Amino acid sequence: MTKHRSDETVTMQSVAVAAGVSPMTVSNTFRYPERVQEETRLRVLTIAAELGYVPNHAAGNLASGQSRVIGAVIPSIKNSSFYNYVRGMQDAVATQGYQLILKLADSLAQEAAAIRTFVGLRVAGIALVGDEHEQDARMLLRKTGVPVVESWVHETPFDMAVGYSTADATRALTQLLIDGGHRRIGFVGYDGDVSSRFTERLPTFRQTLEQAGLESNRIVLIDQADGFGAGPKALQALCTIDPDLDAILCPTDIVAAGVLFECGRRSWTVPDRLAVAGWGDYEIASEITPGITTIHPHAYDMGQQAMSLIIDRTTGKDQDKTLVDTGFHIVRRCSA
Amino acid sequence: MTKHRSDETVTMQSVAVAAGVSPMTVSNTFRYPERVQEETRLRVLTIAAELGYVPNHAAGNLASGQSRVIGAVIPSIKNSSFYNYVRGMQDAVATQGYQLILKLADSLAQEAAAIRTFVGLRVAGIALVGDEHEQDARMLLRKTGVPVVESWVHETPFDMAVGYSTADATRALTQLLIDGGHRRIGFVGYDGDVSSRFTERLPTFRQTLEQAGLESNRIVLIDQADGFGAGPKALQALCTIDPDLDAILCPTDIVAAGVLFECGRRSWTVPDRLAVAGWGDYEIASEITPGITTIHPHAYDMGQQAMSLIIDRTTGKDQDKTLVDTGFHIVRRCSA
DNA sequence: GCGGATTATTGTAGCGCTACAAAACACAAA
DNA sequence: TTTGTGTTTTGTAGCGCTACAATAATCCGC
Repeated sequence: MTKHRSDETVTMQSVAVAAGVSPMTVSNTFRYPERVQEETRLRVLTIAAELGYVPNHAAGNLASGQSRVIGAVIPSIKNSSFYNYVRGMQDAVATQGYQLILKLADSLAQEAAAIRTFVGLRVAGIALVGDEHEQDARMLLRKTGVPVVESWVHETPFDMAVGYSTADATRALTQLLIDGGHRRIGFVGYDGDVSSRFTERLPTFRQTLEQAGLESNRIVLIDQADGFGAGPKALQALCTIDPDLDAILCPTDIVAAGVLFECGRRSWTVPDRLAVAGWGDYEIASEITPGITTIHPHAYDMGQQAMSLIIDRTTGKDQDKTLVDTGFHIVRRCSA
Repeated sequence: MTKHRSDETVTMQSVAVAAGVSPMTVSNTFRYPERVQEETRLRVLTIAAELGYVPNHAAGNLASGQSRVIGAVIPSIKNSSFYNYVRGMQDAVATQGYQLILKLADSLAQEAAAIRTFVGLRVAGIALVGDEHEQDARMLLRKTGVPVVESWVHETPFDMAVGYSTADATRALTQLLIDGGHRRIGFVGYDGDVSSRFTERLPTFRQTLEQAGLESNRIVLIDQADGFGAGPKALQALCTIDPDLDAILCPTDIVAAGVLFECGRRSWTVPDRLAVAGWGDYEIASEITPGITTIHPHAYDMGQQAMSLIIDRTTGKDQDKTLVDTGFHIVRRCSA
């Protein structure tokens, strides 16, 4: 007894027979169309379409050792922060004939699992967010040598990286509050197992304040999972430290929006009673009243560049490009 | 010259040699651990870990014709609406040893492309959102026979489906507004290429109003891509039809939040001047003031059930289960 | 009309893994 | 010791595709 699958399976072989050519010609039609004469190519494509043939990526991957699928690990889709990033990635791979697949990971352990899956799939490259990864995952990536690009990372990449300087952005935003005449500025950060793109902000915040001769003790750390709800909590905690707090720097626009909601409940005017700064330029930042002053991180660009780095690496050009700075800009709205 | 890849590639063969067993024993260790004696299994696992071996999914897929990867197509990650859905899917597959990969698709064409990719990958099953798909994609799915589950779909599934009754939910929400004493109720819908889970609502809305002896002409259609910004636009348009509008039914909580922002700008009190109802129970619905009265769709459940349907199908049990109703409930907050 | 260069097509030999059946082994009963 | 039963391990033969080299077909100038 043979091991043939259901005879209805459409394989390259069956397309080849139906089109009266060899399997290799079918293969070339899909992978290197220019190698096949137009007439032949059209015939093959027609037959393939009729039969509903879809090349078996697993077999192709196995035979060639190559893949046109890139895997990206995304921390969360809870908020819109990664929307533009993913859109940039999708658009970039689409124009190059690659495919993007996503895995969500809320923790480093989940990220490591996602990386294992992608490695098992033998993807062409892996895009990660941030520069903190499990040791096992790092070793696996090193050993297999898959191209890896980290996003939201600005220096000393594991392999390649694309991002902007969190420190520069923090400094600019803090300075903006100082220049606005605020003196009692509070900082909201995340605690727990959190990416360095958040933890890096606090030292810069402190330093900027101290250089301006201001106190930098108005600091509170909250749980990353809280979303909007973190705003009221953080404001409450900061008011315990200083009831006369006059400005607040939030880790995301979502937290900032939460703070604005709470200001509404307290009948505090923004920015007169309290100036509020966010981060990320989420959609809500421009829609809420007052609009949130925030950091716009060029996430779409980041996604595009991340994919370009991987694709250029696999196609052999720009082997040495390893770090791309996509910059940021401050969006000045009414909240600060 | 042979076609061997870099000799550093860790294959099942190399693990087998290092562990002093046959390749099949290594294979069994990973796929059917209970078939291998504990001592042998441990030795193989240790060696595999040392070598950093990750089974080549492509090869396994090719040889067995089976896959433990399930593909899901998500319309968008712009808002949090699919967060719980994806979380439910992830949690469900994790406990069964499967893997979930995602593709984003903002249009039917992109969905079709995503389906092609998944079919090319020979995934174990495909999860889609909604019941509208390109004809080519439908044919491809039929021909290949992959298990397909549609979510947010309540009847006549393509293959399997999990969802809740949009009509029931619309009726309940509309009735709530009527019972609240509102008589001049407006409806905001989406126009253009939009899933039936939105378009189905309008007829039910109309019917419910007419049964209560009310006018049902306060209707406006907006662009789905607008997000928060759609709220102000829709309110503006409805006020042109009826300046004394006293309630509004929004397609999502995002639009409802946009309406609330606009009410704030106009100094309209909610719900006295205008009652606002949303849909989806997004995070913002509970955090904004006033809280948004909305439909909670049990998305987490939906995700879990969707994966269960696929996994049960591939493992051969519950072949006949084809439609799961996960229900909904109304979350009553202050906005209506 | 013919060598030589170019273009188009085709066998061959695996890629790394698994289904299946056969074989080896362990151990209790006869 | 032999037989039978159950458990553990191992060859064999592909899965569907592609790299590579070889062959076949076509074209050009002289």
